[in-house]
Amino acid sequence: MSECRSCKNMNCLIKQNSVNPEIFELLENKHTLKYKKGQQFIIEGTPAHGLFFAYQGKVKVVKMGVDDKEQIVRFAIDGDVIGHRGGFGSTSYYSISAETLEDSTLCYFSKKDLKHILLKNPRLCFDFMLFYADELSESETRVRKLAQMSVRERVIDAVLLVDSKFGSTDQLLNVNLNRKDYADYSGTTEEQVIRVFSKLKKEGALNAKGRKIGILNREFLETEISKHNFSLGKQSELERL
Amino acid sequence: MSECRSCKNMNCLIKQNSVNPEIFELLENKHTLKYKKGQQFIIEGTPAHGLFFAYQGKVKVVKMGVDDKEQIVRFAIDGDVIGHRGGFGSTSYYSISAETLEDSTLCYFSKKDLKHILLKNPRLCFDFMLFYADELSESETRVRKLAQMSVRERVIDAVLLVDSKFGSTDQLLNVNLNRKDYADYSGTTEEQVIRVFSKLKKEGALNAKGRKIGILNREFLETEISKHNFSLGKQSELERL
DNA sequence: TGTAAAAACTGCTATTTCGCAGGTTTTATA
DNA sequence: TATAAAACCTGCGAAATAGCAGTTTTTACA
Repeated sequence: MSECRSCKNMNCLIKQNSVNPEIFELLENKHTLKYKKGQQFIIEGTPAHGLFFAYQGKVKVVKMGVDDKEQIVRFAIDGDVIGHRGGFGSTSYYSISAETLEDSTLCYFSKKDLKHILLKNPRLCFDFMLFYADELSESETRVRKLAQMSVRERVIDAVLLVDSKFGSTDQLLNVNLNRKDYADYSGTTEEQVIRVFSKLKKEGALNAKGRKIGILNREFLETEISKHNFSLGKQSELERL
Repeated sequence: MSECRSCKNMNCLIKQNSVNPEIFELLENKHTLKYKKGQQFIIEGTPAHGLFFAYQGKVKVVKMGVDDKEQIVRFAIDGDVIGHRGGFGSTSYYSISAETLEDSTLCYFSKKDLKHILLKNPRLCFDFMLFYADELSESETRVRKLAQMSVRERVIDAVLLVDSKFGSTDQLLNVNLNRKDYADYSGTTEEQVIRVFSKLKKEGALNAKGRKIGILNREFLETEISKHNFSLGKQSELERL
């Protein structure tokens, strides 16, 4: 409850609004949970009673597919919301599964409590709305990219996303993902990811020894997919008018 | 302004809340606009000052792609919101373009007015949040489908979606879409759509003479893609426990 | 309703993506 | 650190998808 005050996750929607006395009631009913690496803490299709915020850790959010394929929908780090689709909306079942990528600590709020507070607190509710709107935007961009990019482009896009989400230290990505994870994010197979990685190694753009993966030439990778990222360029062009 | 009271679009977020006196102020500043078939009324990348509600008509919402490819993100009919991503969120540019599929009448609200009302009206704000949450869910399902379905499956999925969105009369879909539109929705090419349609005609599942497209055997089409729609089945299974 | 333009169609070939099989390397853990 | 399991890698053939070119049909609208 009180630890929200000392929390450093400034991107957390609750933290941002935690100075507001109206939500103290919500914070009282918060649960803090610790999970080991590789633990599945949300299972798709099960009844949803609440949602999670990552306090500290790394998480992958997936949707089940046919056979053993699964689709990684997003990654979550400190401050991110997880299971928000089950929190509200028309269904009361989780539409995704979530699994820790390393030992993680999560905050849990029941959707009953949360709904109660949101209806009393327009500012918090508005922030939640903006959050969903931004998530929607990202998801729609992914729809376009999956539909229009080649396998090579999608894999490169995935590597750059992982870098921007988790960051790199000493030219090594700060997260432990295997080739299947990259495939499940990119919408392709493990073998294809391996082939793209191999080629990128030969091209001097990537460093990949087992799970130790590092970006050697970011500019090259960005150029490879630049034709699909025109919207930013277009906007700044218009901005100048 | 007052016409909201006589409007029949019960799925419209504004209509649903229009009995609330607090939002009368918003309704006063509403603009009603008429567009001819094929008119582009939102252009991706331009500054966003507000959002639209379809009062009466049919609309396609697209994201620009490479070359002349574009991605149809969704369709909109009476009561649906359009341009909601530009309405709020972190960017103030429209992230999509929107074009009428037939003569249409739209309601327009400035985001300034809307934000003002939302921050005063938690119930309306909460409804907007739920709307975005549901849109996000659909978008994430599309991410999975684009990543995991074959071309044939995606085209069938598109036909079934168009049917559920626009409906059919006398076994003909109530909307005028060409093969390229189906391709832009399914993430494939015009030729592939034509080939899938040809095959489905031979299989007796589809009727397609030019733009007159009709579903002859819905069950067959649904079975063809059923393995990707397990979540509903899974859920009702769990519900029984 | 006639006519030009757009859309739909088909066969063929090229390209991309996939899946399997079998060997090698890395990783987890006792 | 030894060892088994998991993950990674590569080549090859198969399958799926895409692109082109030429023809036919449909549609828009003067």
